[in-house]
Amino acid sequence: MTPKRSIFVTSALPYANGPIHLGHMLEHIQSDIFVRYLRAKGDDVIYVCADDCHGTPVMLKAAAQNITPEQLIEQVGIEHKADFDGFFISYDNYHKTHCNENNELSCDIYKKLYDKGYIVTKTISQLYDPVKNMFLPDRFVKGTCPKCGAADQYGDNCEVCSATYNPTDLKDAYSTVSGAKPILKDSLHYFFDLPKFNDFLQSYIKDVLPQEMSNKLQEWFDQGLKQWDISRDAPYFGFKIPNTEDKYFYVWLDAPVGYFASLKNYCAKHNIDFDSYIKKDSDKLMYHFIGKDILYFHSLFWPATLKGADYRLPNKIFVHGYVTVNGAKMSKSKGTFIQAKTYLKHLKPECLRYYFASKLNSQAVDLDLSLDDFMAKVNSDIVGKIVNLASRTASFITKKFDGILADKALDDNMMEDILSIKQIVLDAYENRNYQEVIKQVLALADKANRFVDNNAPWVIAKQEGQEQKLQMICTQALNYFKAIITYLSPVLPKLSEDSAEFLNTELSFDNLDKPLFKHKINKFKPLFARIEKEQIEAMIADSKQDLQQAKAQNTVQETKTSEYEPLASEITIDDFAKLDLRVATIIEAKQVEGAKKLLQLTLDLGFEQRQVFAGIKEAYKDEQSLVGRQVICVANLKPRQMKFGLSSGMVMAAGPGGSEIFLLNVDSGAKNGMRVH
RNA sequence: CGCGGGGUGGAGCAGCUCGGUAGCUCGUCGGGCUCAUAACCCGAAGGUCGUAGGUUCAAAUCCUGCCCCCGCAACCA
Repeated sequence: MTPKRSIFVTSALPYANGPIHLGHMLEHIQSDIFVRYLRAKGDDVIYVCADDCHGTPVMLKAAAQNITPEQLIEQVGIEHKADFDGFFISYDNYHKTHCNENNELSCDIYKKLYDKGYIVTKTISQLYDPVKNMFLPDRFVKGTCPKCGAADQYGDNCEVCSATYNPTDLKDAYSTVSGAKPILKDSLHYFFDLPKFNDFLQSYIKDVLPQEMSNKLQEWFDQGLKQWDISRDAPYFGFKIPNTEDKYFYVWLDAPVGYFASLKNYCAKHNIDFDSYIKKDSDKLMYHFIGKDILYFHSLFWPATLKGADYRLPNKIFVHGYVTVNGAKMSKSKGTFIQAKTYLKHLKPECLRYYFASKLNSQAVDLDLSLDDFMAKVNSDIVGKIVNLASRTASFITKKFDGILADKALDDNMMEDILSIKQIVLDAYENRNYQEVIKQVLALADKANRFVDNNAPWVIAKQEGQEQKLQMICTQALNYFKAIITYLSPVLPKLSEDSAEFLNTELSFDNLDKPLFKHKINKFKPLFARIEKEQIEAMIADSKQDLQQAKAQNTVQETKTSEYEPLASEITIDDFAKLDLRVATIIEAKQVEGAKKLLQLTLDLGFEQRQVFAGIKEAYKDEQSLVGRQVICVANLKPRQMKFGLSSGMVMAAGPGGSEIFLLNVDSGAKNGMRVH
């Protein structure tokens, strides 16, 4: 055994502005598996995370909901914590960056940087919202792209032509907060003198990052590091910069300090020497798990501020890629933007833990959650191969041997089978190559199932005088099962707990070389349910709904005075092609007796005539005025039997209803039966 | 020529560091078994490893050009 290590592990802090989704879960599952492995192997680990609370978006979101930022982050914090608990993420402490510990630490770091001359001030000119009296971050300015003329583009780049520019270059710029035209205003800003750390960082990143990541960072060095703007003007939700009137720390200055704050909070509760973890020459290890999107914050700004303020530095930064679903970016309209809580409503957390593990290696490549593959893999591996091993042999032990295992296995090589992969598995965990772990363990499961098949206990069970052999076969199979579950315990904590109860023993890496003989086990109960297709479909449907709700909410927030209907979810061109719209002339219009809203129309589509009941009576009191008029008809709508007759199609009109209905016109010249494209 | 990553049988991936008969899971087809949550076991079909060239006795693996996909680009988070 390697000597015990003290390790401080973090996951990136989720922003307190929105819900946790499956993209976040990749990181938290990845780090949790690592931490569970470290603990299982006997290392001393402190594993923390926190909500990242500060910044303009949080401030504005709270304002839109008519609550204080503190209330918002409190509420979001509870939701985030629940999501992580739901996935068995075993944080020792989950804190928030808006806390005293963080304020003190951030100010301390700042003061040290200031005293050493690493802080400089400059007056800069920035877009300002004259209505809301606030400076506008890029993402809150929209306008027309100066290059291609596309409307409604964000302040930093154009999504249509992908040009990059400054927000001041936008034409017809407006503030998305108030709609006002932004003005330019000067303000004094505080900068961290990052270029002074150029040489240090260049060599430092080679130690903490894999090569492809430090290659990626090279572009910043090539361009030349710039001084980093760490201040924001009031109003801003954050910590006030010491010795200033109305300047606040930019959220990314205090966000990573939140790792320390959460640790400090934990140490205080558990009587641990916090300083020993963060002092310059600390012998404790510090590992960060992050996504590749925030690489430069963690490997440039963060180490430089720590170095400048004489704190310890991260030893390793583990970077992962993004989650895609069914081969594409998570999409709200496709229902593949799946929130953690939506997933948990329909599926077990361990399915995702297992699936992610089976595809994770130490490289920062994107990981595709292919839902068909997900279901196949979980069902086949966990249920079909692993749990099945216990399921197919336990009943013999229970029924014929009173739950007692034999005093030895059938084959002498069982322990060799089990232990031969031990070092490989442990090394794979250590290198966060979980893919390899799964591969090794599955090979063992295959071997075990083959063993059962070759020895056919169900045949032996029927033979007189073969009881001992039967018992040994099942004992061996169950010991394979025990080893497999033990190896997977960092990935599947709940299954491992349940299995331990079934086997009536403790599962630990240390017990791997201690087979269960002459041991009483409990009655087998199904340990893991298969994923059914319906569960996945329900989850997708639910995710689409989440989107609509969120969208409705946002619409209300952003345009309070607006009367516009919320935008329907996005469709593809194929979806649109399903609609068959035709030009038609109303050749007859009649009142419908007993109907409040309906008019009976006869339409000429050129190639045929149709009867349509349209709910436009209130808006067109004089129905005869409609006769002879050309309209657009939805021609391939399934005919609907109504109280007053069959309606074969729909006439298109705008407006909310009642007397506010406006039929669509066609320019003159259109012939009946023409399709609208 | 902005930077980084990727392109391997129908799907998802491994192999590439250190060239040497192309591998795994799912799916498909055929067979076996009936202990097990339609699960397990055996066998088969299916790939000129994005593309063009180069190095080599030998290239998925090394080198060069090109094509395609994804991501990133510090006063957004």
